[in-house]
Amino acid sequence: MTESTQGRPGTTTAAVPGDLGWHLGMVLRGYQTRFEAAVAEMPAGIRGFQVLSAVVHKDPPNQQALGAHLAIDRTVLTYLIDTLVAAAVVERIPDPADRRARKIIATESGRHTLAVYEDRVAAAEADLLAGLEDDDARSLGVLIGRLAKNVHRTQPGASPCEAMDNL
Amino acid sequence: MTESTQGRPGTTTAAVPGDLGWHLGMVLRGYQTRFEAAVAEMPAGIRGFQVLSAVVHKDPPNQQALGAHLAIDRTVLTYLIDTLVAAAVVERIPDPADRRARKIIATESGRHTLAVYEDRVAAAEADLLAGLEDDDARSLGVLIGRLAKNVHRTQPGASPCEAMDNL
DNA sequence: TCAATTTATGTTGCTAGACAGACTATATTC
DNA sequence: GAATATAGTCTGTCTAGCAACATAAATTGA
Repeated sequence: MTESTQGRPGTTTAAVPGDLGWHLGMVLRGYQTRFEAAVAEMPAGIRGFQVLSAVVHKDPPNQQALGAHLAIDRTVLTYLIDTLVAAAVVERIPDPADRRARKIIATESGRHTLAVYEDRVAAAEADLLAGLEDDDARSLGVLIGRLAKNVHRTQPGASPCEAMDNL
Repeated sequence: MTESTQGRPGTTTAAVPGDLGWHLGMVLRGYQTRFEAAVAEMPAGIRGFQVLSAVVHKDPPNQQALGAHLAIDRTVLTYLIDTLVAAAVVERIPDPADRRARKIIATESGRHTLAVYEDRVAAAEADLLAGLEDDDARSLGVLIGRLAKNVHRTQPGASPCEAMDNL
């Protein structure tokens, strides 16, 4: 990789304000394209995968926590989960302790589905990072993760699941 | 939140496929929130700023190039530029060499406006990165920039996200 | 030169998705 | 037990983006 970006001491900060936004947008776009292709056949696509993944790995106690974690509006989450329930990858089960709430759990089939798509998603992520050296890709992942957790902590709409943040 | 750690002992990279997407989404969300606040009074908001900034710094020869650079659909670009023209920050001038094309140039007022908002945007970006050490923030900027250029090179213009907010 | 094709931009209308607000059911608090 | 808060759902509205069409101008090719 050439040092076309920066490398000279005097110009190490962003040359133009707003570039960070452009960079983020581009990277996200690249990610989205690859991700979309990877989970195209999954019910509800990207978001379906994200919900299923969060359900399995984060085990949120109710829909509100799930929505807060993924920053998905609760009204959106409703029909998103409807789709996943129809595809039999998750179930809504009433919380016995609080009958207002419903817990979303993955079915056996759902766990299997997730495993399949996780491989594809991992490949998509590797493909996105393919242009970087391994070390660089690793540090980028670490730094983005740190930043993301900062944002998630300080951002409104992420209240009730802070316990899940520290993974 | 127990299962996410169990499968891959000693892993150094992202534990769960899909995490990169979550991280990117979070960071973009944080950026967007700050950016939105910073350019709230600017005509056409975030995109208005991005267009104006690209016009001044990239000097694209026509709308198509401008749209491709920002990954904004040309039909969207039309009314986006309409707004900016109405606010007198840019002008459409016909390209004398190709009268189909129009070149977008910033007015004096537009350049001044841009200068004002660039300061705010720079502050917003600094605020987003405030949680990281200076060195880390710098490397993150460099790495994201490299990755973004990779993506931009391999992906001919398509649809944006802003979504940003969405993912 | 003139018709066919391509390119640059603008316009219209459709659709999906996001969000606000109303509504139901349950919990909590005083 | 009345008032208030919370979880989830439903409904309506609004917007962004896209496809499809329109227009004008450049290019190509006979």
